[in-house]
Amino acid sequence: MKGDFVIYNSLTRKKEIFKPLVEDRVGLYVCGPTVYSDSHLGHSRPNITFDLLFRYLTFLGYKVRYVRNITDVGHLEGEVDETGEDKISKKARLEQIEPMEVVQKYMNTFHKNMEELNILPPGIEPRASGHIIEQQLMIDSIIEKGFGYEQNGSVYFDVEKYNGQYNYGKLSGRNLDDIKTNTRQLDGQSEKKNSFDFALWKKASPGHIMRWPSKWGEGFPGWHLECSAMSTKYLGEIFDIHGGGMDLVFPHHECEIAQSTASFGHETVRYWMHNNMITIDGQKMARSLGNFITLNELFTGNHKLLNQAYSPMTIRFFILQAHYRSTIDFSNEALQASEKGLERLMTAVKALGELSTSGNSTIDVASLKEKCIAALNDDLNSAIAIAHLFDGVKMINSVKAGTETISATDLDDLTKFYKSMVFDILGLRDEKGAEANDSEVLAGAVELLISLRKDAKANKDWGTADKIRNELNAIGIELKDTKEGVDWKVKAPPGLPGGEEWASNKKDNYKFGR
RNA sequence: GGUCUCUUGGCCGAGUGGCUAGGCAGCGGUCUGCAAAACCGUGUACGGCGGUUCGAAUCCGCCAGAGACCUCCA
Repeated sequence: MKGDFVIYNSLTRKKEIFKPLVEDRVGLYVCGPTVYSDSHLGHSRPNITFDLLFRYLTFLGYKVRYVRNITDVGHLEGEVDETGEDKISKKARLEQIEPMEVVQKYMNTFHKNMEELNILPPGIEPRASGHIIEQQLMIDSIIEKGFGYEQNGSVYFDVEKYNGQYNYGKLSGRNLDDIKTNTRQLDGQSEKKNSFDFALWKKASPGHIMRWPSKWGEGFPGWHLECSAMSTKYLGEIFDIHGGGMDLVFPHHECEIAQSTASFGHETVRYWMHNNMITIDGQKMARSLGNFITLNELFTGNHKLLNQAYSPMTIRFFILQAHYRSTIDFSNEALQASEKGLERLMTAVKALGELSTSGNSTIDVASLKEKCIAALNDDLNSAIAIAHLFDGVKMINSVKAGTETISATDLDDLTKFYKSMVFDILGLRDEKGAEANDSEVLAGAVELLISLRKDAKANKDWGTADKIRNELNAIGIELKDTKEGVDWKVKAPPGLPGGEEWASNKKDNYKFGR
């Protein structure tokens, strides 16, 4: 029995038992990236969090329609004073390329990074620029209901009027009066009725490249609108779960609720889920703070804050070791701890295949399984689930050492469960399994040297034995003497993240191959 | 300034009233020609002050510190 799956709903601020709208099916929408620069450490959090959710829902037997958008137009900088430039247009101007080249470039990087982190692609990945019509129709509907107004070729959402009938601020816990007193009124000649009104459609200035025709003139859609339009299109007017980073709660998600409610007369989202931030030295990562690290930099170690490269799975494991609603503080020390811990877990998973069984078990496999599932059922508490997996690691090692025993049935059960938990649900993969780089020729040469070293050792010629080991190590091949024989691995093969660095005498690059 | 959140052992991080979370580091040990790895064992922490309670890291109050959102941000 898998039990009830409980998730924390940001809207009600309570944990609730998850019950899908349609039995056995789940509609999931997650805010994707605005593709105007390289994906960074921060992007890994929501994507890993909701990847875990997607994987776990699938494990529970749901058929999940997972929609994650790509924002490729409409996301402005400094929107409040209306001088903001579209992020993508700005980048296009700076790099002297087409906006859609910017989009393609960074979307490719994003996809590559997501694949590296073993994040499953969503079922549908709609782009804002491909849904201009849908967004325009939604604006029509909002205007028709009386909550939108046109001004000089732009269309704005009338927050005050909306709040008279519905509740603007219910998700973020604000009320309009507070917003009024705390929002600086613009000195300039705003075309908005109130400073807290937001754009549904923006008129394109003469130099603006990304523009589409509309009944209000040439322009482009507002940022908040795309999610409302696309989630509705693919998941319907009411759907199960909407996810995103906590920093999107206000204004982005608040505005989504307003737009959808204004348009349909009811809310569209049943459960709102928000992941917390990754911090660096206790502060949110931001370009302006100089603590900004891209995923590529992380994977190669090429950043002043990094002591070494961290593999994608180390990042993934690091994030999964904290609950998604807690902030998690980044540091080299913490990452190194995750790297070691992950290695220990993976070693135990491998050991499962080599355990010998006996008639009865002295370890409680069923209880371990229950605890792991119970942890995930409790608002996706991967930190607890992983703690239990480590308890299991101890059990596995004890069986291996002969101080505990396991029956054949239990071993089969445990093996299946670990594979399911570690690979399918937590989405970890064995990076050391990437042995493609160990070409047969290389392997043959190394094996030959190992056998020469074995002869030297047999003759107690430690000088020669150590020389072989040291010289191999110097070119990036590490030998380890174990009970079963000599183990060797390429520390970081060329062509993979980190591969270029190891040769330049960085000692702690992560270890690939074996 | 407004709204909200957080403060756990050397580091990261679970935990909402009583039962050693877990990982990493450290220390001790096993193994080993040495080394590395691996494995085993080991730590009774909860910002300060007061209160409620038989009992508080966990509830309440005050104080101190940190952070988030309010502006783009995952």
